[in-house]
Amino acid sequence: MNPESISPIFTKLFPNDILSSQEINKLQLGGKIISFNKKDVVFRQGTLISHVMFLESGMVKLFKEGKNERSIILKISTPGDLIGFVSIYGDSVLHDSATAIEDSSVFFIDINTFNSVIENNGKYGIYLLKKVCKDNLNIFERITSQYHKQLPGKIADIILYFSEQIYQSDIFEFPLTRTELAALAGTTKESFIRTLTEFKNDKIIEIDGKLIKIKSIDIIKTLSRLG
Amino acid sequence: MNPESISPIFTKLFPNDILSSQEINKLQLGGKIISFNKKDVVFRQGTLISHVMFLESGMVKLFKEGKNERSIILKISTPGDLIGFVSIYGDSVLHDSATAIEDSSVFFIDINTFNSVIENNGKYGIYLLKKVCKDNLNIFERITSQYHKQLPGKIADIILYFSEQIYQSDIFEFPLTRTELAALAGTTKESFIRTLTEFKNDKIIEIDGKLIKIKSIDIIKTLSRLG
DNA sequence: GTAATTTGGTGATTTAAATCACCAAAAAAC
DNA sequence: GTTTTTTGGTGATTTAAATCACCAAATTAC
Repeated sequence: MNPESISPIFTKLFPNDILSSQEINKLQLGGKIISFNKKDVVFRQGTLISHVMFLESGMVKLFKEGKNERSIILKISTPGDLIGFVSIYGDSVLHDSATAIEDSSVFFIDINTFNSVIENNGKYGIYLLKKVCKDNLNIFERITSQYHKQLPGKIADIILYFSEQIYQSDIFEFPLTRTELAALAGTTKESFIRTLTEFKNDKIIEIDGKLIKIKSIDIIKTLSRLG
Repeated sequence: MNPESISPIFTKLFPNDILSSQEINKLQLGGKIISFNKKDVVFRQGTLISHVMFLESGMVKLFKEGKNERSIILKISTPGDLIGFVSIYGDSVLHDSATAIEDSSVFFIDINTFNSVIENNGKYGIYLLKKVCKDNLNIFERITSQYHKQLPGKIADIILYFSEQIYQSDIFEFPLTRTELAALAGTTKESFIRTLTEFKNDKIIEIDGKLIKIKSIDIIKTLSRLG
């Protein structure tokens, strides 16, 4: 990895208050950045994995695919996220798939190189433990809170997810198709579209293709809360 | 903690090929075992937490509770499990509740004591990272594979869960009430009971109260697979 | 530039499962 | 030992959302 190419996002993977510059160097030189175009597969569920992966730029969707069943989108990863991490440390087999929903670059680093740094720097182990736990809490929270909600609650959750977690704005563009949004909400394309249209008719949001403008965040939050 | 009281299960928390006997001693003396009776609350969602908790004996149900909504049982923890761990390292606020479903004993140890050992022994950090990731994969796998299944698939999953994961036997007693089983399966008490009765009528299982005898594991596996 | 495919969208119909309304048996509380 | 509460269970009804069947518009491929 060329030192000039190091983006500031890497401090999320290599915090300089925890790792020495030698350790950071070892990790950076030990890994490499791979570019993915929009729609490219980053990795596939069921594959063996030996590298820690870190999203440097772009956006990636993480999803579980069943044979015939509908797939479930677990989260939309943004720069600074470790992806597939739980699988690598869990049992070296990927338990979800990832595809780029924007042109993206992923930093790959061999798990042995990674582990050798943790072995000599326990604080970094704690740092990663915290990072993984935080990420897992978020995914759990989203999926379990969605589980028993009915459509308006599920769709309100999705709008809040993009507005608050991904874009920090009340105007944004869905980076996914309606079918994918349905997979994120835990429903079908048709139901997702219908509910979104109801929201529009009720003047809660404005829709123009993938562009969403939130008109009443209060109602959306209420719908999300009441489920 | 009295050395005589150390049960072999503790090697799962303090692996003696990774930790020195001094480190094990420090951890064991730093913590203490608390006993819980059946039905006792071990911890409650929303509470601040400063201790790592390890289930030494008994059985505990971990569940997410919503105000009015139905609760979701995440997993049945058995001896050797860390409980609430993701919450402690995630943001120090418990994201689920735990109650003993059998008389249980839990080892509590201050997170600072715990962290000080990890800091000096990175291998232990890796060990914990792996343990947490494995546990998380299991919970994810269970919940996501259940998500879109219909009743027969969900109930088949629950039977397999107890038979394979918890008891390793085709005859076992549900340690939960029907309402709790429904919360584990992601359905309602009535639907759970009805489907279980259908399984009995179809001679797939025998039921006697909480006692379950699997008559055709093949059909159950097929139902689980087809969803 | 045209053909093929994917996407967004709507209406009608079906279906699975939640809800409601009970009751008997068992367990817990007094 | 009686009362109260919880649990297991069943039938009837309702309801939400999936499925089915389309079509137009937009993309993508050739």
